[in-house]
Amino acid sequence: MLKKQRYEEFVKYFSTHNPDAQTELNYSNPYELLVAVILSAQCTDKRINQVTPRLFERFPDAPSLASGTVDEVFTYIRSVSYPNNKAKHLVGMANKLMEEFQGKVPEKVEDLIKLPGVGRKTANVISSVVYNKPAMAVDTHVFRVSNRLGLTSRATTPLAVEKQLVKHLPKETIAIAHHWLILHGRYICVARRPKCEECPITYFCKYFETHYLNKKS
DNA sequence: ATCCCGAGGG
DNA sequence: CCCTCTGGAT
Repeated sequence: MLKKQRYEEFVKYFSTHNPDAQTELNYSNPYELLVAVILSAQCTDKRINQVTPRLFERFPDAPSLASGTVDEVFTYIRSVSYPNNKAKHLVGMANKLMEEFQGKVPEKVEDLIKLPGVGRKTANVISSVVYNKPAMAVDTHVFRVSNRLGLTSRATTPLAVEKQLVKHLPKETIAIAHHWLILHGRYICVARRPKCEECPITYFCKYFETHYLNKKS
């Protein structure tokens, strides 16, 4: 199957079966989403959702977080991965929000990426989820699933995957396709032993094609 | 032992 | 490009 067909089948399937896909991180405003996404690096959303309620109660906005100490923030997030780094990032991020962005979460990726703890992936999440822009955040799931499905080929870096997906996906589907790929990767196309037996989209999957149909090639 | 919605620094 | 950060689930 040609790559163009894979994209068409991909969009057709998920726009039909999961037209309302969204993040599983709990949040109620852009500030909370930014904090949650920073925390989510190398950690499950489920665990992030366990620590954010108390964190948001103590630090409900950028001003309160900016005036907090790294040590106190740490006590709220000690059960997530890299709590020392993330506590430092969160306080630094909040301070920069206050100093350069009037305490508001900026809209542009080039501004978001200046914030401590915010890399390209997090910036793209905020850009697409909060501001509904056609940005593709490539995390471990998007990277793996795109390559397996055959939406990307010979993509060895997240940036390469991002560029190919943005180029080939219909513009209005880029933001939601991010969630389609993540949810599929989280529950079906898992890293270690992909559950091809219960996967509904093997009919256009390159990985299934090469690993299950003609194992010779 | 490997993976989870990575980022920063060398 | 590499390495480090480094908790919890499987």
